Amino acid sequence: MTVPPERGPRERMVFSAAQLLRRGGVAAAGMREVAAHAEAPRGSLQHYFPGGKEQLVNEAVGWAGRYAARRVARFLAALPEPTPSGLFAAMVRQWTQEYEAAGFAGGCPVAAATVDCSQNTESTREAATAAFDAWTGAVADALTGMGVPRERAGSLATLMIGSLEGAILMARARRDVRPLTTVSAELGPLLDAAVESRSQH
Amino acid sequence: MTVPPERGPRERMVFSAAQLLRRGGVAAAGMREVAAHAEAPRGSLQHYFPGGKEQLVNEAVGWAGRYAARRVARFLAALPEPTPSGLFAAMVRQWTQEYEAAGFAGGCPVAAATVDCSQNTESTREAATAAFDAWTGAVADALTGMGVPRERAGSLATLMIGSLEGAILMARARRDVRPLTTVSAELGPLLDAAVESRSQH
DNA sequence: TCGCCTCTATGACAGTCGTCATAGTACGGG
DNA sequence: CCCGTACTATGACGACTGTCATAGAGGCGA
Repeated sequence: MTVPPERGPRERMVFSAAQLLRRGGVAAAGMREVAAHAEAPRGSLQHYFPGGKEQLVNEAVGWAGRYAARRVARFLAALPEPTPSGLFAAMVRQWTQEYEAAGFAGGCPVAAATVDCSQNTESTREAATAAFDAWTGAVADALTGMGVPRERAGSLATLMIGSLEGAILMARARRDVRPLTTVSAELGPLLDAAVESRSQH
Repeated sequence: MTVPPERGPRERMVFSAAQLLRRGGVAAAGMREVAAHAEAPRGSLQHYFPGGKEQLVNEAVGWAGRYAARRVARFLAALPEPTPSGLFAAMVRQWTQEYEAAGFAGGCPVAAATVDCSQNTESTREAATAAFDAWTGAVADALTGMGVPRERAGSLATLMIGSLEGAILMARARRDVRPLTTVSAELGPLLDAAVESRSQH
């Protein structure tokens, strides 16, 4: 969410759109501003995104979903011993670290797109569902890999991402990471209790 | 959230602003549109809200916070026997019922204001924190009344509202109430386990 | 050299936004 | 009757927005 890749102008614009989405919603992600933030020529917008702002926002949302799913895999790989609470703590920690290091400027771009467009712009709503699905799918896969029964894993993934999104909102409003640490601490035991310990049978 | 009070035009405009905020964020809550939705004269806007749109949005957010807190008290009073899981289920059910009856048009106005303004407009950010505080305070009070230890009640209230907000986002994106019912079902046992049963000591 | 394709540059258009200035109505007390 | 106060009406202004039309670079193959 922080490192701009050294790719071409098109990817830079998608990335910048996501970043501006995070800050102030779709209204704050103006086309001219996206181009400026990406240090990309304004004239390229209509070339790379003939679908206009709608396409740009949708791609930004899709990118964010894939990014989140990728992060889950990385967190999983970095855990000394994989537990659900450990994974959730890592997901939460990413946000607390950003907020403590760089301030509470940004939220989740998928949430922003959902809030601003889910009623008026069908395609953006679909992009948001796809992003959420990719994210929850990655978390659910990680949970099943830890021994959580398959039907339960999906529910817990929804719970994890839901409470994370809500905590992000409250943390940003209060300029305080405590909502994030709170949900992590409260949810930890519940998550770990869902793994079927083979010693139990 | 659904019944417009028969009050004066000023209150109607605040109410309408909240309702439009719910649908498409602050950008969708234009001044002219608020007046039209409230069936209030456009000329009254600058009279009742000399602080401009910022004031209008802030009052809408404050109204939403007080409304949410009031609802918690009502849910509590309507429970046959008050349990944390029962309260949470009632809070969630309000949203599932709205979505099943009226479609997924609206989200939480406080979330919308947070997403769109928390960086640029300090006063709106403060209004959002106040709304969240009022809401979590009401929930925490209800929990302590059920026998949840005081320091735990605040944390659980944050968890409840956080996961509710996140589930609202996902439900709206997917046009499916399942995220809401899922978090309610998954969180129920955890919540009820937090009441200090006096038979346990 | 020519033609072609990818990409960029720039100005203009129509629309919407929040805000303001100004004038007008309604009404209640003096 | 008159004046002040509360509220409404309306048009205009400037600052945006997303989109488009048009034209210009730059490279690459033939």
